[in-house]
Amino acid sequence: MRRFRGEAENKVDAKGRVSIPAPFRRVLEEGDPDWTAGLNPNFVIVYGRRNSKCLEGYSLSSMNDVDDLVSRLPRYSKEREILERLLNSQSIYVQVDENGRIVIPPRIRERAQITSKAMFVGMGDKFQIWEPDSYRHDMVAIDQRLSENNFEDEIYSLLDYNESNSEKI
Amino acid sequence: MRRFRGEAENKVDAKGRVSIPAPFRRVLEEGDPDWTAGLNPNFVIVYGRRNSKCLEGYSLSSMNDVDDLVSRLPRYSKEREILERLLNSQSIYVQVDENGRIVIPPRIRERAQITSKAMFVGMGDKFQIWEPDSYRHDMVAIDQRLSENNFEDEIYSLLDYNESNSEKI
DNA sequence: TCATTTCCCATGATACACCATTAGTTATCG
DNA sequence: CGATAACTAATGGTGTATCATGGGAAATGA
Repeated sequence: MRRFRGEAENKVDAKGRVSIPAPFRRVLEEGDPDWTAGLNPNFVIVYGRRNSKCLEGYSLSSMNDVDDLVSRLPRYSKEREILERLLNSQSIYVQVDENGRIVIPPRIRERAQITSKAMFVGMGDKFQIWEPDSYRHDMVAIDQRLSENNFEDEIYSLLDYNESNSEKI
Repeated sequence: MRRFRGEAENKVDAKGRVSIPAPFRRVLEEGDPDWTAGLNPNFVIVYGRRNSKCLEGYSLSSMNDVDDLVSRLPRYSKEREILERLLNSQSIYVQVDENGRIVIPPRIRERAQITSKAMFVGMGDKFQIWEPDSYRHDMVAIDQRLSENNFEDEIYSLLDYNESNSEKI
């Protein structure tokens, strides 16, 4: 399964329309079971994450994967109910139009404080939509963490460590 | 699995096109699950490493290996989130064209300060793309380190150490 | 009705597919 | 065995499809 990769900063017009970056569309198409050549893919935007100011886009198939994970939690457990709430009530089904654009409703745009520009960020099985400056701040924070006492080397070496010691989580 | 070996300095034209060295293409083909004779391989370029000024090319299968390693880190851990960000947002899916070339987008070329030439450097399961002068500087720096109090011998002796002590290197 | 949303068409820039050339290497054949 | 043909690799150039974006007409709905 292809992954969402890369960054793209696109304009949001007065009607709330934004182009989905073409490479992301390819991934969405692949993840939409109903999609065939000539059609436009549909997908899901989740806006429920509280501690990061961005929206998250899931292809239909990867949204299914997440739903499956949730359904493995005990029925009626507090955790499951909250996740169900965040993932289901705080999300919308989105249709890509003929020109590769979507419309983000005002209420949801406000969530991420998106006004005139949107930064699309690949995250593998999902992508994020940020207000560009917020994203850059977030990225600077990551850079700073990485530059602190060889944190980058440390992080990369975690890979080797885990390679030999743990199973897949 | 065949490995990326050797160096090659190729021209980058005004449109950002560069030839992938033919031997590297052979490795990329082998690492692309969808590739068959007659087709051109696809792969991934990662530009997220902070403390080295080069781009890194991964075959699809070795990129998968890296993704798998990351997914063994605890979900939502700081380390994992940072790695996911670096590996996914700071990377692009690349398609080799009929003539064995790729296009490196301007933004990414700037990362490595590549203008008119690119140095391809084999690194086993991945390869690096350098601005040729930067690469030569890096190589000189390595030579100097190696000449300091038998560092070279020390380094090679690490191999013996690991051979006897760990399972996987 | 008036505002908002949805659909359709237009456009400039860019990216991509396609064709051409050169040089070096290997293969073929008289 | 030497000459030439066939191939592959790297590189240059060109036309066309695609992408991101803007604007307006039709449809919707409060």
